[in-house]
Amino acid sequence: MTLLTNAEDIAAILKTISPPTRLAILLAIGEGEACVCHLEAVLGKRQAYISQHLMALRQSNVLLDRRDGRFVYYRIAEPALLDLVRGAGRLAGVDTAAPVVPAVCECPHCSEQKPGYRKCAATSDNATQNQ
Amino acid sequence: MTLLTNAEDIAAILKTISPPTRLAILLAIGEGEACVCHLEAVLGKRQAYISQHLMALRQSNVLLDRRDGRFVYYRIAEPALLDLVRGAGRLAGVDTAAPVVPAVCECPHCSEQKPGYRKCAATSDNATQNQ
DNA sequence: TCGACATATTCAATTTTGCGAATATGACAA
DNA sequence: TTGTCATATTCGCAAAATTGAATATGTCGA
Repeated sequence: MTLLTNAEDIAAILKTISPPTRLAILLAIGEGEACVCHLEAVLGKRQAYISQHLMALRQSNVLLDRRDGRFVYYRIAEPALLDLVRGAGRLAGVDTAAPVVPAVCECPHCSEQKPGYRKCAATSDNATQNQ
Repeated sequence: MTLLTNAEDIAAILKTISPPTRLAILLAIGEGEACVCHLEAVLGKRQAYISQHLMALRQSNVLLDRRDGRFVYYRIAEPALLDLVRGAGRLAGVDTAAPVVPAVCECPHCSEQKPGYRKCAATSDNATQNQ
């Protein structure tokens, strides 16, 4: 209705996606989809921490999730949201191209060609657990 | 460089413009310019409070200011920033058209046709001072 | 059913931020 | 130079957000 009311609605969206970790998640997912272990590997953050942000983004209808066996895949609900983030990226002067990180994680989605199940690289012992 | 570093740069911009009052300021200014007393009248907030946000937006190079006598006029530095806000507005399902509030304030910029100086309506006694 | 693995949730704490009150600065008229 | 008006700045606190640690849930193979 009023200008400030509108501003509050807009603020709600921006606030939801603003935390760096969430922006990184959105950029990592891009127009595709990603499981939690994949994001874990790409971002170098702990699983529980990433999951928290995913939950917040899901509850705000920014992300949609799809379960496949043990894995849960997330994708961006509205393409315009990605445009928004990339637009902000241009303003910030950063490269917002989808990160080229093929098969960091060994979930079936990342390495479909491999037969059988192999545990996700992100949680294997040799993976560096920073933060 | 890294995905998270980029995300932090983007977050800096979004964080700066996210507070509702600042979004309202940006929408109120639009592609034009506005003095503080005008924003005061449109937003219905106290002068000191608005000035704080203006200062933050100026220090982040979101806004540019221009002094004309006692009045200081603000304008959006980068048109893409306004596009960003309006894009977010579309996502939020709100109308982000420039608010139609002609001459709320009686600064010379708002009422150029009027001869002589008249104090800004926003701080006159009959103006409702909420917040 | 048991164990391993992927993911979700809860809890607490540090840090940030929104926002008000009070006050300062700067310009112009008389 | 004194007063008025427009705007800027500083200070402080209550509220909220980010994030870590610990733990729970759910799925699947053996």
